[in-house]
Amino acid sequence: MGQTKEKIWITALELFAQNGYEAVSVSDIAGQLGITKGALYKHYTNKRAIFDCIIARMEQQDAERAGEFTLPEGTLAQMPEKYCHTSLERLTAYSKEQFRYWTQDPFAAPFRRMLTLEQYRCDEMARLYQQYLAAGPLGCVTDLLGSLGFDHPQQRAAVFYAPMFLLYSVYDGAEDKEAVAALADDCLERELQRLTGEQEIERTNHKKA
Amino acid sequence: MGQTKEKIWITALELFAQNGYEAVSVSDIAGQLGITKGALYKHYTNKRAIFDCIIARMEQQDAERAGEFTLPEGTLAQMPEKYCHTSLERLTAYSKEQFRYWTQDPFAAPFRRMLTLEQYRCDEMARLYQQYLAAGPLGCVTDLLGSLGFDHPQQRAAVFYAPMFLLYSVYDGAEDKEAVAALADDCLERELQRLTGEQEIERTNHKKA
DNA sequence: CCTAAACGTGAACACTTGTTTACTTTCGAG
DNA sequence: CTCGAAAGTAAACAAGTGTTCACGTTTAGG
Repeated sequence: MGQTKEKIWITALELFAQNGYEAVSVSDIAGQLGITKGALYKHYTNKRAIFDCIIARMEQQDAERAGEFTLPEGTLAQMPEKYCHTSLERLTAYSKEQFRYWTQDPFAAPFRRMLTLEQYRCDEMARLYQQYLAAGPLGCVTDLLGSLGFDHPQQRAAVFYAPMFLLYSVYDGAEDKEAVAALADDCLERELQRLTGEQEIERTNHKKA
Repeated sequence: MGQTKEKIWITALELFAQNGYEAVSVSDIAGQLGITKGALYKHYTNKRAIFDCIIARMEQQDAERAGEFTLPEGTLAQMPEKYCHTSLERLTAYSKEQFRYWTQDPFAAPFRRMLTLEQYRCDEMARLYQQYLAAGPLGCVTDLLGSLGFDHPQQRAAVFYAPMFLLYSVYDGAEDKEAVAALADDCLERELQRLTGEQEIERTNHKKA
């Protein structure tokens, strides 16, 4: 069965997410699964291979999720009047979903923690961390706000995305995790209203000129 | 001389901040300093003792810095009219300084990275990480905004503090680090103006009622 | 039923880990 | 100058590392 192979990287991920790759031994992983470490090498050639498998799994899942989000974009893009409005609402909804994803998804949550622990080890991990969690999402929001005509899109994007990023960490250490998730939603909602409000002002100013 | 003892934990911190405590060997630390690992044990009883020394050093420095900030508070607190205004300005200035501190200070910057890597290892590290970087600062800002009469102080605090927290990570991976620092300042400045503006509205609304 | 592949075991491998020990060097105070 | 403590060295230590290998066990299909 390929079931064991799957169980191996899942438990490995859990351990990597808590202690970091180097601090977890092959014996630890095997022990957690109730098998000997020799058996592990029937499924993976290396300890590194388990790690690589996890990374690959995320890259695959990320590609799938990206497809889901960008695909139904065709439904809007007409209606230039309300384009911005719905676009910001879509961003907000997507962001809420992303927060749930990175904090609660049984794969994404430990993956985020693992990446957090590995980000300074090598350039490749730094790149992935930035791409998935820091500069990447920030840049996406910046681009979107910029294309919607907002001034200072970087600042606005930072203010919009940063609460999510902060609350990932707060969530990890919080007792009442659901309260943190609710706070994240509230922050996103508040910022959505600010942005739509300011967009209205921009629009009316444009009409005057 | 106690100079060697100091150089040991400084280089150890640098290594811990990059690879994590467990992934750094005593030989690594000694090698980096050009001495044998045996010599290391003339200065520290343990590998752990080096780590503990670093933590203690930060706790001490943190106490000193906290004293600096809270001490000249006495100068304001009269002038109830402009109390809020100056208080928010002081928060902003202090926050800017904190950003420089956690990103550029030769001790605080690697310490932050080290804590980031150790946060999931044990409760103690989780506590320190939250206290110094996540829930701690967030709670402080929340309390301040709450005591100034703002509604939804948690959301406002998250929106105010989160950009700093996000930009710590962006800073770490950025090529143009000074641009990130400038962006952090801009975000803080923008949020300061929002808060003072909304406070004005609150005030006039109060006068009407 | 037999076979062959897949899965798992446990001992061995060379190497690294943190720590200790016996011995040498360095060096400042009396 | 001398002496003794402080600082550093090199080797040894048991324990743990990732990896391999020869050997059982399970299991599914011809």
